[in-house]
Amino acid sequence: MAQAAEPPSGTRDFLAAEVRRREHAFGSVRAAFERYGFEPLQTPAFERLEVLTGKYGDEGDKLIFKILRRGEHEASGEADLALRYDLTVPLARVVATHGNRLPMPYRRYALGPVWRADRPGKGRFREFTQCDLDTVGSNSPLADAETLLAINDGLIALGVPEFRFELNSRQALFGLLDAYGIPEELGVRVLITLDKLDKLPAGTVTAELTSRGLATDTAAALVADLAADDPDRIRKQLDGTKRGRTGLVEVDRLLALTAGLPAGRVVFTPRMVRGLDYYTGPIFEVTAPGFPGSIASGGRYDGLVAALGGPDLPACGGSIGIERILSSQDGSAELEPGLDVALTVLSEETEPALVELASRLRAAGLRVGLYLGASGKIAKQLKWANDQRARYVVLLGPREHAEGVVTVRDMESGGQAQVCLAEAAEHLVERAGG
RNA sequence: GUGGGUGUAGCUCAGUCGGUAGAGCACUGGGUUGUGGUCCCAGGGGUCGCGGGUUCGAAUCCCGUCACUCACCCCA
Repeated sequence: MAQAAEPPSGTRDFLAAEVRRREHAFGSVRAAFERYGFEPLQTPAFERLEVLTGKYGDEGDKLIFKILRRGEHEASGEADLALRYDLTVPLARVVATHGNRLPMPYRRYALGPVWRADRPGKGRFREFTQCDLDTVGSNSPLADAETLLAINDGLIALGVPEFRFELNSRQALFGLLDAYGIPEELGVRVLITLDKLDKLPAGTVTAELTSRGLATDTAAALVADLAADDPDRIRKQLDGTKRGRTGLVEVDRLLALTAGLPAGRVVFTPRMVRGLDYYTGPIFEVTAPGFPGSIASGGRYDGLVAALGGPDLPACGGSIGIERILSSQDGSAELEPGLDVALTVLSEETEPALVELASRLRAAGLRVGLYLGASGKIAKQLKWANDQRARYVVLLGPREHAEGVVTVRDMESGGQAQVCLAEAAEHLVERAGG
């Protein structure tokens, strides 16, 4: 097969059945978010490059899809624009530009595609849709709690049977570094390594930590405390530092505010780290058995709006990685809606009457298809109607035409009835409508 | 970006020791007059990813290249 005919790697074409499934899923999430009073926002697919760079960490910056300068500067190979990497930074930019015209706190959701210059893999695409919601202008832990709750509702609406919020705080992570006397400059790499504890054996993680410059006994103690799966051990350590205590307060407030969720839905996970640089407070990631990586994530990012030149507003939010959910659920059971009525075209002289009938049926809300093929054979046209999963077929050939009637065939039972052409629409609406 | 695997019909894949390609599904036509699904019969469709090399001869062996894919990395 010709490779040139494939869509670019990491992107996909969606045919009818899949579009319907996706739209339905998007609608479920949108409805859940609307119930919390979030308002919709749409922003451009691309932003100025400088708006995006420096917000996602070193690794993240490499994954930004850049757009080369055009016109006389094109040959320079420089980029000045870039496709949006997520929906959060564009939101922060919107607040920076329209800040005083927005209601405060500003709570908005956005569903739309984002792009990453990533190497595609299972559950990883270069173009994918995110379902994002954020609150700008509120310091209240209630804002963080509502983010979690709305995402919780969204995931339920999507039919994810079992999932868990891993909750942590950036402040707690800093406190962890303080508690073990880990130098600030090693901090980020150490934290990223610690995040691997859920995948790699403790010994491997310890080795990686020492290779990053950590003293062997410090690394071993740190890993031992985290791998113990005993939050109290970590809590004691955090309690000994200022930032650690701040983090614990944040985590505990959120745990208390989400206590209405099923037990175990939200758990303090001290080793959980988020790669994005802009987070400052509570952070979370949602995992679910059977789904690759995380299926939702978010946190508080109080400095981001100011970093984009806007007012110094606190903010928090999260997003659902709906693609991972969609691609893990089998869509095979989905039934494509078929036609309510298929109209055969057996001779040219009946075409005006058929067009007229079709428009009356459509006006009544029915899905109506007109045979557009070249064959005048009935068998061929019935096969077409069958492929369209039509419920009823209207046959209007020379015989019917001469008598001013149409034959209505029920494709399930195979039964047929003749009705007067003038009453055909009413007859069909009555039988197929509803 | 690092390492492994795989590229044959629209789809899923066979193809032995090198001898110019097969199946199932799908598609098209037929099984008399104006009746679909099931069944039977027939048919169309392939630069064997691409380029080079070895050979009398390459889908098959070698080199390169591209694409896809798995595991890292990172992430939703």
